[in-house]
Amino acid sequence: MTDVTIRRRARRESPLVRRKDLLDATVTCLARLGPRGTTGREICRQAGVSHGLLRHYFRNPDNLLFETYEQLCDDLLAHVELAVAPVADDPWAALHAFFVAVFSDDWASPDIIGAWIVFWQQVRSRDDFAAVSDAFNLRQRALLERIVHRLPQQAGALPIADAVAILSAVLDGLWIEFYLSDRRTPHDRCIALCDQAARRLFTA
Amino acid sequence: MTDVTIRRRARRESPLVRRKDLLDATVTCLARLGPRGTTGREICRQAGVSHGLLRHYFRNPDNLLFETYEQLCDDLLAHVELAVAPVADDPWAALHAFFVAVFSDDWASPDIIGAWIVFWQQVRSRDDFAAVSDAFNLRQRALLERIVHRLPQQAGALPIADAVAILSAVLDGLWIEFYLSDRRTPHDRCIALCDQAARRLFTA
DNA sequence: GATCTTATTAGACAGTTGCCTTATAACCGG
DNA sequence: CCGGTTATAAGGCAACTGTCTAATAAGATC
Repeated sequence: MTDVTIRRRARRESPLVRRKDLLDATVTCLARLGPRGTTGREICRQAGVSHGLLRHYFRNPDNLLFETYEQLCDDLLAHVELAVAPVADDPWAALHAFFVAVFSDDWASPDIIGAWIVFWQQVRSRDDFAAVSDAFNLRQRALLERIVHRLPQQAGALPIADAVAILSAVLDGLWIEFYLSDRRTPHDRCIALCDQAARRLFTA
Repeated sequence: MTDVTIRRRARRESPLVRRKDLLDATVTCLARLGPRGTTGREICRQAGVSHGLLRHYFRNPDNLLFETYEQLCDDLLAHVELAVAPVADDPWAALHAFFVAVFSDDWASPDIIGAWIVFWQQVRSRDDFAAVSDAFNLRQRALLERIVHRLPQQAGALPIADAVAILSAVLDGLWIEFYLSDRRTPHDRCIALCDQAARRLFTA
């Protein structure tokens, strides 16, 4: 048991790479250890660097948390927008692509959703987090409405704003449902449920 | 600045009362300070008792957190079941009563939802929390299915299990939506959206 | 290869936490 | 009114945190 772990100095990396390392480690840490366990020192441990380095790239652990949230929102939206773009002409296909993107293995992973839930918590008590959340919601809904707008308008259908609000809720709810029990509600079932919900909501 | 705060000894209370004090303080604490700020000592501070008292009623802070979750689940379900019972004969009215109960001021409050979100986080990494969550989900869905089962069966309607799954997601999603911005999506709008979603999901 | 920049480490510090143990005083039964 | 039960308080302790400072060495520039 000579677990001496000679604390070798980490390779000198470019600032951009190290920053990303720390941001990624934060997500992992949040998901695996929860907000209580996600301390600045623990994040650095996870990233394989000394605890002094955090301060070299971020003002403090809280700021690192915030930037992680910003980046996560940005990346997720970019991912979804990219997935929808090729089929933008066909609204039903676009909706499906949207669902597939949101529930892809890369994004609807326990790690990311776990972090996501922690961030929801922050939105209430912190104005800066709330601003990021609002921007994310706006952009996501704009994308959805842009798609839905191309659907054939049918008499007796729900007002678009309402239908989109409900669909957004379904997406969030299924994220949680998947998170709480990925065996009970795996990705493909989430996608199928979204498709069904969309059919119901946008058809008279 | 003579903020001496003479540490007066708290009134001697019955164990049941004190336990409830601590459980309530935990919810408040979780919502207001988040999981990071919810320490055993802080909960006691909030409850107006010394930090030694926690150990007198609970094994440790973690155990207090767990029992708070159990109680919250139990109380919420009891509240909803009670609200639904009087109109159990009329499934549409029962669904509406369900929604109203879930989005009542008492239960869909920022405090409670805030705590709720924290507990979601725990479900992943902790088996005991997961068990409580499963039991809650089972009981909630059973209640919903019992109601929906009385609806007139229409050809072309969704399979009941699917429709209920979607409706559950809507409920969770709207809880979050309300939590994130109670001005953007107040209680009455949540209820209205639920009603609309139900109509769409359970009618051919 | 020498020198300078700066990414990286490590240590010290005060504050806070959870846990435990001992001391106190409030209420109950006699 | 007194003695015993126990709800309550408070202190000490090790471990951890975030913040800061000083020291080190890896890599770039010339």
